[in-house]
Amino acid sequence: MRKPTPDSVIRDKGNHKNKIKFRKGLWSPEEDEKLMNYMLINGQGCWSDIARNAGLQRCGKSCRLRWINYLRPDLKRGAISPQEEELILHLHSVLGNRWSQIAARLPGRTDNKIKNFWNSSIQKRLKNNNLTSTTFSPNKCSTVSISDTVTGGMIMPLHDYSYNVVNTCIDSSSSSSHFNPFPPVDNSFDANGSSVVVSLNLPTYVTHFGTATGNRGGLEDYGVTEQCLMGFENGICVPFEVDDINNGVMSSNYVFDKKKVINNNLNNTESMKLEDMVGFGNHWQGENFKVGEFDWEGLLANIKSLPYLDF
DNA sequence: AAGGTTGCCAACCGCTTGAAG
DNA sequence: CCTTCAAGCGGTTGGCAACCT
Repeated sequence: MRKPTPDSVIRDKGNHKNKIKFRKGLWSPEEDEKLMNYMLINGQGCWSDIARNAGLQRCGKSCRLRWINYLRPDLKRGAISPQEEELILHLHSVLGNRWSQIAARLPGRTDNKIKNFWNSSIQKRLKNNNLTSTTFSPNKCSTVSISDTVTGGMIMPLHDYSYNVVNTCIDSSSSSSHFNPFPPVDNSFDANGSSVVVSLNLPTYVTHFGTATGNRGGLEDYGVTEQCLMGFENGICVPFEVDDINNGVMSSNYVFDKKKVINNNLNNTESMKLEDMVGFGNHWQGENFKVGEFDWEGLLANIKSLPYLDF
């Protein structure tokens, strides 16, 4: 840890009218304590007021950053876990450099932390190995190809798993390790005359779905493998579009549990078994699914419902 | 042991957005 | 509308420690 900036480094903010001098540089333990105490007692408010009232010679912006990135009680210290790392990879492939949105799905982690982690650790490995990731662009397909040797054991091996729902659905014999999160809109596929598209293509989550029912003849028959990556024992939420047998379109967010699907829009108060929802067993050959269109805005809206995971 | 290099990460900077007046 | 200000965000910088030569 760096030493706090000496008082002598207090600099003029540049506001020559008011000549307000704000301290810059590293925070001292005393400053931390002041801000922490003030925040715990008074809670969040206007940051420039907080800076003033807490007796800090810092600008509000600096206080806000210090609180968010370091002092917040709910922050998780320590290294990024492999599970978190994989989730970051996933989310980055979908969201690109939207660090705050990625951070919002990793409880206790800040956008700064994730950004730093990405820029140092992951990008280095992406560079040095076969792990390639193209930053997502809404109108382009991004591609991530992953091999299990590239991460020095830090990232779970992925190529064993069918990482591309659409590709593998098109050709279930494919052993491709390519992950294409955003296939072309018309990249539908046909499974015995029916079509399936998972509107947000996060195959890891969907793979969980594959064996959720324990039914052979579930989604894995469309090329979705049965692996449950990342150890999401308690299910995970993914936007999912289903046109059920009664032609009632279900387009919502569901938590995929091992045994059931929970409608996340109902605050988990209402749940149904996967079979109930999509007609597994009786209608498993995809007849109840419909092709969804890629909608970036919708995706962003939907992805807000991704889970806040606590590893 | 000393100097150089590298990696990590806290903090800053500048830009955008949205609300308020 | 226009201006001002606070908040939020992503990119970048720079200090420190660890590692290497």
